[in-house]
Amino acid sequence: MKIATFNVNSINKRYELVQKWINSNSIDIICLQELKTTKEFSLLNECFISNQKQFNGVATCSIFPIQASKTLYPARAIYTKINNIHIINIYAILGDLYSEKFEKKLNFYNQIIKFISKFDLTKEKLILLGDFNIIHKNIDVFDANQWEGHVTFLPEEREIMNQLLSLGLYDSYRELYPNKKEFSFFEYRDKKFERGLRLDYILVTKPILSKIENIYIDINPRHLSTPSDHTPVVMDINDR
DNA sequence: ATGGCTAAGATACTTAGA
Repeated sequence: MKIATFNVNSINKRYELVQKWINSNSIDIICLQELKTTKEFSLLNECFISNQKQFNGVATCSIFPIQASKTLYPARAIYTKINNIHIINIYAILGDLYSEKFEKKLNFYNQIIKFISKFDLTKEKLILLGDFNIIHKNIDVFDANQWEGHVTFLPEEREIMNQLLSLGLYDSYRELYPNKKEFSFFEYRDKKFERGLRLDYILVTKPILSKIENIYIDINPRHLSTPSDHTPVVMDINDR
């Protein structure tokens, strides 16, 4: 079973690209961020969506029935239960440097942590994925020295990621590939793909981690015409 | 070192992204 996270930066602009990418990669569950519209759309068999006009917006779409669903934070965080797996899809607030928005970002994560803490993370199958707008470690940024002091890479943000992992979540990509320096985001202005960031993560509990067959960041969509500035992360798990 | 781009919404410029 393949589950993916993809910040599409407008589903209006990217609908065909996303649809084709889902088909060519045989994706079963896709978690989208930055829909940027309230316009209706459908992908796979069914979607659970929380959106708003112009900004933000998240959707989880699946070929399997969505057994339960809940909005945790409007247009930014949704919970779905699919194949008895708890899936939390987030588009974290970016925040400005130590501003009111930064406080909101910390508060956003506190709400997420509070929600996932209700689950027994040693036993439950749970996936927390999406655009975290956090760079965890030096290897997750093109140049740690150059990016120091920038929002996404502040000590408080890196500590949030530490906190999530201390709860019993694992960074699936990093668990499988401790030394790979690949990124899920490049600014549009960075035409040479020299200044990448890893902002999109798939965190999983141990019962999921042990079933991972493959995980990859697919850079290919980033090279298509009118791409998103993010590129998808895909996890293949053995669900037999 | 700077500026470089893209998208949405309301109108040709602003806000936001990170």
